[in-house]
Amino acid sequence: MTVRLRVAPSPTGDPHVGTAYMSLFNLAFVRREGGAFVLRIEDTDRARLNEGSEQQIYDTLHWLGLDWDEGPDIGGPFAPYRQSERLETYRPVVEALLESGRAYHCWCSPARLTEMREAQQKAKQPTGYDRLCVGKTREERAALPGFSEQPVVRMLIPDDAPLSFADLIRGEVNAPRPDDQVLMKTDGFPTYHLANVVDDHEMGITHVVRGEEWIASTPKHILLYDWMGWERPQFAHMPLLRNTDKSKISKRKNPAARLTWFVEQGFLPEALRNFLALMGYSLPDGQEVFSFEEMVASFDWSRVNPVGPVFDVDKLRWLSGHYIRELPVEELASRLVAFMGIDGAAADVVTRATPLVQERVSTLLEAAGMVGFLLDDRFAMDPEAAAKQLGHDARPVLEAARGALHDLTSFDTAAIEAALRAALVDGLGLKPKHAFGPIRVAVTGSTVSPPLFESIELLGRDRTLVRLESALN
RNA sequence: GGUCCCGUCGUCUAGCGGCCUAGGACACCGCCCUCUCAAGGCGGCGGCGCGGGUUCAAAUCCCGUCGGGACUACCA
Repeated sequence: MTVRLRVAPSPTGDPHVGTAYMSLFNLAFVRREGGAFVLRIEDTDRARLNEGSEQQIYDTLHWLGLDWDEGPDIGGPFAPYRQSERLETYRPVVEALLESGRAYHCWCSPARLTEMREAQQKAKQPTGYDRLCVGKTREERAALPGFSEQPVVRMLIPDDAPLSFADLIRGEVNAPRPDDQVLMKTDGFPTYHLANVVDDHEMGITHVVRGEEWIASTPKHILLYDWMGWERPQFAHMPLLRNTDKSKISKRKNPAARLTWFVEQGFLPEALRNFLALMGYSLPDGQEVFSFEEMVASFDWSRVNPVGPVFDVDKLRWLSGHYIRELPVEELASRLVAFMGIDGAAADVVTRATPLVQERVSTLLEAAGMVGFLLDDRFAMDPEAAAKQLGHDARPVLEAARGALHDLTSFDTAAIEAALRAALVDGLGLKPKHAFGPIRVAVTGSTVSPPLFESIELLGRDRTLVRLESALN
């Protein structure tokens, strides 16, 4: 039987890093087994729906190279892949469940439910629906307080509901006894639990790979499969990515929870993909830098660590730097130019400067910052650097440099270095460190820059002299 | 509060009864290289939460305890 897996994000805002994490592991297994990977949009929460979010999901996942075989944007044999377009699929299931007495209507108002829950919490009782509506007709229920016109449909959880299941990562897992879960909301939309199970079945999903946060609701899902006489999929509950304080990674506490953040920061997608794979997973030979193909080649659920890993941006940064250094320089240059959104002469000079920054940066954002001085509209004098290096002591140094560069016949790196060394180190008797510090700040605006002589060559004589001049004033 | 999941250096991890005086990576510290910053090389710091068992032998198995996390919505 061919394997079919899916990832099912909700378009409720910036795409979440967890979506990419789940996609990666889904895909690793699919590619190893030779099946299909489905992207399904779970847009049943109409209140939290976010315009543009769906497109961002496509963009960021593609950016990461995590591509799907079927989805709302490309179609497939089980279209539509957007739950809001599948409402007719869920209704008959609800009817059947109502018919067989597995589900019931509930007219309790949100206010009553809240009140009930608060009372339970206050009394330190487990929270859960008290089944006031069970076995009652609409008329009988209407006579009681806390009635609302439009009912929801709830599951009637039996006492002997199965609470344990086999998990590919964790082995035999126990889960809490479920509450009478709402399946159909008053707005006619299904809840996650219903839609998810129905769609997974309809779409022939064989393995449900999702976050650990779903363990508690798995018994509800199993019940639905069993009630409908559908074959259960296999489950794999991945560990949750964590903030530094060990809580579930969140956009509020952690910028890295937003997938677009990595794009903005100029991380290389291959680095993020590798890093995400390292979260809870390791190759048998202990190798830490590896491609997706290498991950696929040896992929095994038993190698997934159930412990929730803390998302350590420092290590990602290192990996990103590593991948930057491994890139062919022309490739890095074109990515950098695209990242900076430049073309023409600016793109040319940045391309020529790329070899100078390749081993000095770990993200495209850093690279952009380091070559920015070559573009007049991005050049900026760092006030702290100026205060440190361009004081009165610097005047003779700057003047000597200006003189040395002014009449150079060939303005290339070797000649520039020779002239500057002759004028400053030999001429003024300065140590190289002290000689070149002020020049660097004057020319690049910063105490940190690509190698100085190469930088000056790229900047060109005229602009170099202008900057030395303005540093003197 | 209840239920469930989890517990090896600061972080990511290897380890699945003897190969462990616990290995690697990131971070950090020191040295070398050096026009700054990096990169690179070398070295260092640092961990099996705790307590009982089982066993000739436990990071590895069992129990307890403590700790962390998730869930406990007409959100997903």
